[in-house]
Amino acid sequence: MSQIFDRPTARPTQPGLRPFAGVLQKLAAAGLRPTRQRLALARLLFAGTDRHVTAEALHDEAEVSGVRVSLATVYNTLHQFTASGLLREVVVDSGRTYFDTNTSDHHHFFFEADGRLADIPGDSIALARLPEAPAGTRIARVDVIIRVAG
Amino acid sequence: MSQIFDRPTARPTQPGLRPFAGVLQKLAAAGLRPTRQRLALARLLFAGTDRHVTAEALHDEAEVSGVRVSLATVYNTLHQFTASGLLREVVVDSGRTYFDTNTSDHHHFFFEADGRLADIPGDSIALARLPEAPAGTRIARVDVIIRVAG
DNA sequence: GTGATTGCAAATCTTTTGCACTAAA
DNA sequence: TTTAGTGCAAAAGATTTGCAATCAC
Repeated sequence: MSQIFDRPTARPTQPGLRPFAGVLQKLAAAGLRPTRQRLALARLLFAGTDRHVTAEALHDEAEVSGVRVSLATVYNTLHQFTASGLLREVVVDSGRTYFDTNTSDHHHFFFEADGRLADIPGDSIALARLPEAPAGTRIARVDVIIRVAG
Repeated sequence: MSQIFDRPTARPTQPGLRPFAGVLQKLAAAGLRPTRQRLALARLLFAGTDRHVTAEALHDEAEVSGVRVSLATVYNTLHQFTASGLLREVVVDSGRTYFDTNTSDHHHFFFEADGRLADIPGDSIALARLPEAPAGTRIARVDVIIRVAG
C-alpha cells in the first residue's frame, strides 16, 4: 500500500497524503533511503507552507493520517533531516524541541500563551549592529525570538 | 567587592558562608525568608560579576563550597529568585535551563563548543527594526542569541 | 544477501512533585 | 505556635539508545 505513495507519479488519493516528487528528491539529495516512514513524514512536513513541529506533534499527526511510525523513528528522522539541511532546529523553550521547515535565514515569534511559533517576515526585522565574535570563535548563527503574550 | 559584611545575628559556621548585606536585602525585597540555603545560594550567585548558571552547576558549586542543599531546593530557589526578578531565565538549549544574574535588558553569546553563555555588551548590538506584535498580542520580550562556534 | 532502518522497551537526563520533617517568625 | 521552607525519593516529561526484526538496494 505504500506503493502509491512512493511514486512521484501516483495520483492524489487522500488529502494531505499526496506524494511529491520533491520529497523523493529531498531524500535523495540528503542521501537517505526513501523508506515508508521517511516518505510519510517528509510528506507531512513539506506538503504545504512552512511549519513548526515538535516530535510529539508530528507523531500524532502521522498517526491521525494513518501512518504507522514509532516516536523513536520520528526523532531519528527529524534529526537526520536537520543534519542534512532539510529542517532547522529552533530553541525557544527548554524542554521541547521545535523543528522548522523553513531553513532560510529568518527569525521567530513565540506565542507564550500556547507555545506556538511563527516566522517573522524577513524584512520586518533588522539587526543594525552586530558585535564581533569573541576571540577564537566565529558566528554560527543569530537567532532572534520575539516572545509575545496573550 | 567590599560587600562582605558580617551580620551580627549570623552564626559563623563554615568558611565562605558569611552573609552579605546585599543578599539579605535582596531576599527581603523579594519577600523570601533568609534561610540558610537561600542565603548560601544567593551568595554564590551574587557575590561577584554577572553569572550564568544551571541548577546542576549551582548545586555542584554549593556542594564544593561546603553548603548542603538538595537539588530540588536549588531548583525551587532559582525559580523563586526568577519570579521575584532577582534572576532571569535564558533559553538557548532545549533540555537545559540557564539562569542569568544580569536582569537588565541584554542579549547573549552562546558558545556551542562548551555550552557557555556570555552577555553581549548592550551597545554592541542593536535592532534596527522590530515587527509589530501579531494582532491581539504584545511583545513580552526580545531575545537575541548569537551562537558562536570554534 | 548485506547493510541501513525501524520499533520497542529500557535507559537517561532534566525538572517537578508529594509529603513528612525542620526552621523562621 | 504557625506556616514557610527543605530534603528525599518518586514521578514526570522529553529524548536517546540497545538490539533484534525488517526493509531497501
